[in-house]
Amino acid sequence: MKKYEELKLENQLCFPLYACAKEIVRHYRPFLDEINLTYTQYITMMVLWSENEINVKDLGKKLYLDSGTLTPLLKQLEAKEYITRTRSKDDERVLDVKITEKGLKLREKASKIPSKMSSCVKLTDEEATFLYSILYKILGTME
Amino acid sequence: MKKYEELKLENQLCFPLYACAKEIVRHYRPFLDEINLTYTQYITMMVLWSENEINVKDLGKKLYLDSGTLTPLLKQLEAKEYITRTRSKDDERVLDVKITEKGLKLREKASKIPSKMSSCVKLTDEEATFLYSILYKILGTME
DNA sequence: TATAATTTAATTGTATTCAATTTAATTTTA
DNA sequence: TAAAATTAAATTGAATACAATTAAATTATA
Repeated sequence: MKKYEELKLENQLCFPLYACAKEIVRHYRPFLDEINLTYTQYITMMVLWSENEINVKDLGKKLYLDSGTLTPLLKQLEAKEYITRTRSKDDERVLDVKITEKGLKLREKASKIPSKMSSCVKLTDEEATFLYSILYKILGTME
Repeated sequence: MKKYEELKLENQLCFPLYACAKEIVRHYRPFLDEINLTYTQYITMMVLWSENEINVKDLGKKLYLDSGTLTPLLKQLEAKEYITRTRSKDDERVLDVKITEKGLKLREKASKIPSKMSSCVKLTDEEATFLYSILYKILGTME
């Protein structure tokens, strides 16, 4: 076998994954700008639109982010009045994040984004399904 | 159809892509620490191990990075003496990046990384091939 | 050829990301 | 129960990333 073949960019799996993720997030930007959210704020709001309330630890597990990323991000969302941050009564270490009325209203505007984005990434249903399952397989086996 | 279904985290394709890329890059870290490179520096060196010489614009196209990211990164690699940065004689706007002897030697150490990483992401050959092709399809259609 | 337009990197500013450490609260255990 | 260990979030510090702007060089065009 040729030497160093595995060190070539075109033989990497991680690189297109990394580039793809970045490119897609970049394509979200103009749509997210319209509702004045960054991508990370957007996926955080997604969780809250589904759950209404969650603590920082569980949120971090869902989003694969730690408190170093989430703390400043949640403070920004609090400043925009989309969420509240309160210490849990049961356990003062835990910070509960709750969605506000204003945060719930934002979903209305955000609801136009997924269809706008899907026109930008063109995959067949089969491809999308396969990609989805394989990505979660990787995430699952990498814990 | 249920309302807001498309806004749920579990119905996103971008999110697992984004999370997967981050997790894999995070898993590279201990291996890259051993040769004192960050992931972005690593993929930059990959290009230079193959090409020996490339200008910033072409490098940016290959890596999907702009000069705002590359300029400081290349200065760091220059400080480590893995590359040289010189203005092109033909066109002073262009900055040529060349690998040094020391940069070439680094490849020896780096050559152990791909096999270490592959044990960390367990996919069948078919899955890997399909994933690879689909990611490049996305990258290609999103220009 | 002089001016306008374009191109290439660099710079600036904001946000992201994570490792490592710190602080405070809670739980375990000796 | 007092001390030790653990846990959760915050903080710190370094690197990443990109949009927008700037500066300098080159090319196009009037």
